[in-house]
Amino acid sequence: MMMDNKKIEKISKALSDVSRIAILQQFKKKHDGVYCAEVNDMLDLTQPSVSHHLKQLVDADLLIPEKEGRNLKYSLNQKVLDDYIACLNNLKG
Amino acid sequence: MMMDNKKIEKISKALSDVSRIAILQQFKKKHDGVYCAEVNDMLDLTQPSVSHHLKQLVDADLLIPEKEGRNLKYSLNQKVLDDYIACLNNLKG
DNA sequence: TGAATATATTTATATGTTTCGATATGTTTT
DNA sequence: AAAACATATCGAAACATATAAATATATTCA
Repeated sequence: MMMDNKKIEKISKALSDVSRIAILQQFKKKHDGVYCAEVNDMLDLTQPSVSHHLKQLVDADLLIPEKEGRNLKYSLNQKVLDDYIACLNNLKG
Repeated sequence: MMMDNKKIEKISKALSDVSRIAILQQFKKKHDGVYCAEVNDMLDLTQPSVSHHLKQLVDADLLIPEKEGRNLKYSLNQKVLDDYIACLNNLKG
């Protein structure tokens, strides 16, 4: 599913922040989704900052948001991550 | 060769620009290295801008520079790219 | 309906990035 | 040594991003 360079740029930008990388790493363990509040607890940032970071990840399609009542649950978009990885692999000869 | 998050951030940042992505894509064809001048010809940017982009890629260890007389030849650092890809794969469950 | 909770948006500020023109450094050729 | 060439650095303008404080929106619960 060859992405164009603008899309690769956008995903790379989403990945180019230690807070956002840390957010994504949370999904390794919690396999059935991570709640917004969990991310808040985990990072030493104000709530608006966390909201901003989550937005970047959602805008890059790396996270899929899902409303559950008044909470918001995110899950990792494996497909987009795989496509991105495929593009990187494709750089090699 | 697990990289730390700061390193992942740095590589991601290097990848988060369409010009730099285009530079890297040149290596798919020219397998034995790309000259600085070739990159200059390829991009519609001034020489200082191109130099800046190449520096970002070298600083992130994605490109390895090699002097050849008054020319500079770059080659792709496959190992670093592989390690980066491995980190991304590791995000998945 | 009103209070409490969860998340997003707005506004302001600080910091970082991209780009270019000018200039500097280093290398080869004559 | 001087000219020509290749690449890097500097300085500044334009633009983008990160963060926080304050505020807004939405949802649940009493």
